[in-house]
Amino acid sequence: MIRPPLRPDEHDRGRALGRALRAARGPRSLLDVAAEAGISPETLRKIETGRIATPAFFTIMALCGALGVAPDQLMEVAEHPITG
Amino acid sequence: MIRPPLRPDEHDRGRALGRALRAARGPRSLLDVAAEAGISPETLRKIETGRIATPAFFTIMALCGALGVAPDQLMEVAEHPITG
DNA sequence: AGCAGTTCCGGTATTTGTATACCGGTACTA
DNA sequence: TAGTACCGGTATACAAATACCGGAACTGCT
Repeated sequence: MIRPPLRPDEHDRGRALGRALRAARGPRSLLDVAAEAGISPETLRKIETGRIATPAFFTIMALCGALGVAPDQLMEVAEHPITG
Repeated sequence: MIRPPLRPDEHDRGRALGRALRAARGPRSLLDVAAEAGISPETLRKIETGRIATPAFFTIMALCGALGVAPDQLMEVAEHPITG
């Protein structure tokens, strides 16, 4: 097996990342944020719900720009999830 | 086409990202940095050479930690490549 | 109550790409 | 000659990004 599947903790990390992005979006529309970040709404929704556990670097950086969040903040939340 | 192939500018951006990471590594060994970041040497070499144009967010963040580079710096270099 | 609009969600399907490993080759160094 | 380090090519399981569908929940209007 060349590439092992994602471990449970990696899935947890992805869900924590998604929750942080969802919280940062606040009352704004998902459609609006996705358009500003230059990604599809479907992709943003999958990231927020944790169905994409290891998204691309430039995708998250674009969302950071659209949401006004620092990538280091996302890392802290993802590495230290308050809620499992 | 459900997912369109990467555009030429996205490949350029990936190569610029790779050059920035390669410059940040300096005289250190590729093996050493890859081990510290928790990724395989093959993957790091592919990222540095630009063969992986859109690497994963957590992969680059781990490299930022191992190299002492801020992700925003990488974005600036990637978005404004001095050398094409 | 009924209808339309918006927003979000889960499931499914598809193409492209990541992350990994192995091999041979090249260049430099002792 | 031997050792280290980088590179390109090939191969492969797994995942990203996109799109479409049906449905749920909430809102506003008639």
